[in-house]
Amino acid sequence: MGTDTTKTLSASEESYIETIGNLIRERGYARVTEIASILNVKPPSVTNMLQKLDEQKYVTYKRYRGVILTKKGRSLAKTLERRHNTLKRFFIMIGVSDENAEKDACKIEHAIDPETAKKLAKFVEFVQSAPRTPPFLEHFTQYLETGERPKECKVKMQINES
Amino acid sequence: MGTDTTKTLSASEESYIETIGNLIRERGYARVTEIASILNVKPPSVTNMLQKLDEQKYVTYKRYRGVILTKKGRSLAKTLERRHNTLKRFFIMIGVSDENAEKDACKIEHAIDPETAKKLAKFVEFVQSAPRTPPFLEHFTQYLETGERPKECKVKMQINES
DNA sequence: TAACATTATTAGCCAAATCTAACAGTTAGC
DNA sequence: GCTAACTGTTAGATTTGGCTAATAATGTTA
Repeated sequence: MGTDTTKTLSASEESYIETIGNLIRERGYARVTEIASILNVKPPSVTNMLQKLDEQKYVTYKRYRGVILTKKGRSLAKTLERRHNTLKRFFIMIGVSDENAEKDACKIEHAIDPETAKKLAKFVEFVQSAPRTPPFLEHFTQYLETGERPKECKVKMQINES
Repeated sequence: MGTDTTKTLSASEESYIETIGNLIRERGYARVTEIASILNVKPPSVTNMLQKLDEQKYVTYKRYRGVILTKKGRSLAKTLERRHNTLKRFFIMIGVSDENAEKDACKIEHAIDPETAKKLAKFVEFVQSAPRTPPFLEHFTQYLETGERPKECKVKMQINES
């Protein structure tokens, strides 16, 4: 173990790493212009950031020759991708539109503590790995639509389901 | 209605407004030094921001004389406070420590879309206004502790499915 | 392979939000 | 009601992450 001078990355830095990871996974490579267009910035901003991330050993960057993630970068990208998916699935689960689920996941994934990410992942997994849609979720959906807590909540599921 | 030139506020600006709102609610007034200490910044940063927020009509600020929220500021502070509480309650609900629930709520409350905030509020309300702790939450808590989905989950579901 | 098109980089600028150091105003104790 | 201590403000520097305009490298195609 070398001296780990790892400072915490900014949300912006993390977004670049995540985007590069996604592009490489999907296409095999990551181009400056495409990173720029995904992140809604101009190409010079990308070049700038690539240089910074190279110094910090998250990517390997050669001018005009492209960029790849280092092991350190891949590891972070993976964490971020998982976190993103967890958040997005959760938001969709509670009735948020796909568009906003995606947008908010992008922003929040850089802000939450690992503990929170872990608990949320457990929660989503708990719900989604259930043999079927759990009753409470159906009740909640109904509650969203009608504003009424379903009667069966008190009575019992079996009546309705069987 | 005058021309509403309202631009979206930065997370930082929102944090100041929220903090001022909290201080005024709790103590009746908000002092520069205290705002600074809560937000972990130095007093000059606070003065700076107060001037900016005054220009934007979120606060009324007189040098050396203190700061209060305008109607516009109070309205925003209220929204933020509600959003904060919703997030915090949700995080605690899924087993996040009080400390992290608080910390993450602070960060996220400035990032989520109103739709997401609304759906999350509904979800928390749905769970917390239930006549008793809903079974799924107890099951989830148990799942967190033991890694095991409680038997009744499966049994009941199988019955229901057939 | 020369010339053009595309893509990437550099240089230099800007804005937001922070900081420190120096200064100004307010308040409390004598 | 003076003065010391506290609180708040100004000025100016710094950092981060954008931007545009100009330039350089690469790729394409006749």
